[in-house]
Amino acid sequence: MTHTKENYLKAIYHLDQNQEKISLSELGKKMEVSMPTVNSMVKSLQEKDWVIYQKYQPLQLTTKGKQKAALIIRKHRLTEMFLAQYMGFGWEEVHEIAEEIEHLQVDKFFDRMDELLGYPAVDPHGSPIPDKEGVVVAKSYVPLSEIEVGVQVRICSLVKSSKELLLYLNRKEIALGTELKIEKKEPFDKSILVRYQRPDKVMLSHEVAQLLLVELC
Amino acid sequence: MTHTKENYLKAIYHLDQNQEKISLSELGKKMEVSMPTVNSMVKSLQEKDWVIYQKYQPLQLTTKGKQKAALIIRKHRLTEMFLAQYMGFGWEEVHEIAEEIEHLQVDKFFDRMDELLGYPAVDPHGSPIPDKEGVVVAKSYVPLSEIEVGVQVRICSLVKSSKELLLYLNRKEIALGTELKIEKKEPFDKSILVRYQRPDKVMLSHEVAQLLLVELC
DNA sequence: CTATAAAGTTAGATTAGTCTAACAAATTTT
DNA sequence: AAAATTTGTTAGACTAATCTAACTTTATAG
Repeated sequence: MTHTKENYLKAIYHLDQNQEKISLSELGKKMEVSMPTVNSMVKSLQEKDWVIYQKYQPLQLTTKGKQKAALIIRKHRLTEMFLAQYMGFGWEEVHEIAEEIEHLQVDKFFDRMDELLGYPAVDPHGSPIPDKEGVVVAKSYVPLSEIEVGVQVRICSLVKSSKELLLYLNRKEIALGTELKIEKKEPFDKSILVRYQRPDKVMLSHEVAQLLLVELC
Repeated sequence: MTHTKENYLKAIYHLDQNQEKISLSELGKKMEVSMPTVNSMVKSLQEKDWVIYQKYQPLQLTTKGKQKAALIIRKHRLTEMFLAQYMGFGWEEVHEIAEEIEHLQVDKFFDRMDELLGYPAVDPHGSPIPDKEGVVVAKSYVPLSEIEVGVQVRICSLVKSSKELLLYLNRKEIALGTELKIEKKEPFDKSILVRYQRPDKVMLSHEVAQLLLVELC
């Protein structure tokens, strides 16, 4: 198993989460390689029994492939948590560093992180950390955009966390665990007005509200 | 710069510390590759201006190559220190893990380690950590085997630290910083009797005593 | 329902790192 | 100094991951 193949597997896994049908061109875009490269890589992943692929048909992950991918994601998210909790990195910095560290083969290192962190269930963006068997236990949260006026909720996760979003939330002093109350919803642009541990009410766009996953509290 | 080339450079650097003349066959042995592989790799290192090599002549590191190597060793030793100080790994475990981590490209990570550790000068085996410019400031210690009877010394470093040696020292409760007094030297086998923070006197073989680097105290 | 566009495939080349087999040069042994 | 050994070199091949160019299949848009 090479770093490269690990990255393909991870990419396929993430595409798999969002849609069912995975095309080679999408994978190529995600991996930033040409079509012939994807094509030959997919063949070689198939030989390892991580994907199922037939000419001109959509790509599928095998159970084995899903597990393999989940174990890489486990390393990634444990690392992110460690970087945030033990090394003082911000949640907007950890992804990039974890992208490199996730490929280390030395299990001891990740096991120790896990232990030091007290076996965390989620990473600094609220995404679930798969267990050592590659099983993911994900809670189902609701986008903030779907909550009614007057309801009190807690931010638990993010749909996807770009650096830009994370820096924006930093500026607004919104973090995982922040509890907020919907004060008003603007029908025209679907923006919402919320109140939390700050003197003033804050306006959040529909775009942002769709990305914040919350639970009632 | 690939991981592979980094490892060659490191190997050459270490050979360079012990002898002046570096042969391709030695390098091959150290890297566990065949002669033709070494041969072609050396040519490609030469193109990058990290070594000087002429057919049938001994291999030499350039200044640039030495610096490059020292920066990798910096990452290695900083990592070892971090693993020991922050993650609770034993000094016999850190080398193996650091061998993988030293190749990460993300400087932030090493800079943060350095900061958290308070800019350490040595790793958990007493080896000096090169600075960010690749400059090594090494103190010159003396092997314990050369110390006279009655003298009090402090263990500061190891000539080379195999896992076996480190586990042996663990059993004898000898660590960096341990202060000991030479009670007796046996002329026949050059073994020495020492006393330190333990009730009984301890016998150390000449072999071990040669590997322990000390300073007077 | 054909024509164009998009997606996928094949063929062939390249680079990095490795190997074995065969040979050549240098060194050591007798 | 000749023979034997070690060390180094060359040639040629292989795998992984990538590419471009040319072609084919499938999907889409009139």
